[in-house]
Amino acid sequence: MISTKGRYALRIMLDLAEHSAEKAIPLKDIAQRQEISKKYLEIIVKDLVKGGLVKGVSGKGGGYALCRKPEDYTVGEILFLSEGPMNAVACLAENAEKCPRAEKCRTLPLWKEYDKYVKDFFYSKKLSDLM
Amino acid sequence: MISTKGRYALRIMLDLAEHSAEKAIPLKDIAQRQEISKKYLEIIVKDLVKGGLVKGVSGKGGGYALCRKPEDYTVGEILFLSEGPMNAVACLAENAEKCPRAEKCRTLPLWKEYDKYVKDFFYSKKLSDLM
DNA sequence: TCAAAAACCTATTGACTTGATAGGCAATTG
DNA sequence: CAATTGCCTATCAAGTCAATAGGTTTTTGA
Repeated sequence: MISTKGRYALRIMLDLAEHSAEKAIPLKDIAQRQEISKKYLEIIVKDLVKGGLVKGVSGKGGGYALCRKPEDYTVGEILFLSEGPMNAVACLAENAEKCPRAEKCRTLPLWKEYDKYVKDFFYSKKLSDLM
Repeated sequence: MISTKGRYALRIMLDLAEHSAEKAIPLKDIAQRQEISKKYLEIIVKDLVKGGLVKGVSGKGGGYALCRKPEDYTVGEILFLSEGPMNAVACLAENAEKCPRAEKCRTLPLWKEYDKYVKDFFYSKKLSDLM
C-alpha cells in the first residue's frame, strides 16, 4: 500500500507544476491548497530536495520550485524517492540476506515479475500526464 | 509490500497442490518442507479454510487438502483472502470515509488505474502456473 | 478402547512503521 | 531589521507485523 508520504509527495510536485510561474512557491500555500499540515509537508519535501527533484529558496519571498519541466519527471522517480524502493516482497529488498531457498522457491519468479510490472507502470507515467 | 501472510498462504497452497494424492496433508509436513513454524502456519491456513479454499480434516490421519484442482485457483483469490483487499491507497479502501477532495483530486485516477492493474495481474495467474 | 495425532481456538508480545506534532535555528529579503 | 520562509532534531500515539504460547476438541488406527 502506498503511504501518505508518496501520495503527498506527488501532490506537492503537481501543485508546483500547476502553480509555479518561474518564482518559488512557499510551502504554506501548498499546504493550504492541498489541505495538509505544513509541518508534515516539510518532512516530505525535504526528501524531494535531497533527491534533487525540487529546489528550496530560503528567506522572505522564498519557497520551492521544480528543477525540470513537468514532462521530464516520471511518477516513478517521485514515488520511489519518497517511499523507498517499494519492493514487492521482503526477499527482493536491497539489504535482504540471501534466502537459502531462493533456488528452489516456486514463488520467487512471480514476485520478480510483479516487481518489474509495478515499476514499469510508474516509470511510464509522467508528472505532466496528471495535470 | 506483500507480507508473509500472503506469501506463506501461496506456499501452503502450492505445497498442497504438489503433494496431495487424494489424502489430506498434515500441517506438520508442510511446515517442515517449507521451513516455516507450524504454529504460524496455523494462523494462515485458518483463513484459507474460512474462505473455502482448502478443507481441514481433524483427528489422527487428518490434515489439509485443496477443494479444487490447482488450475481452478487464481493467485489473486489466495493472496487477497490472506492479505485483505490490498488497496493501492487508503482513499480506495472499503471503509474509507468519502474524501471531500475526490472530485478534484489530480492523483485519484492514477491510483484507481494502478489498483486495477495490480488486481488484473494476480487474477490472471493460476496456481498451476507456479508448479 | 484409548492414546496418539491432528486440527482448531484465544491470547499475548516485541519490534517496527506510520502519520503526524512541536519547537527552535538559519537564511534572506522587502 | 523584522518578517518571512526554509531547514533541523526530537518526540509520540496508534497501529501493524511476525510470530510464540498454551490449551481444547476431534478422530483415527494400533
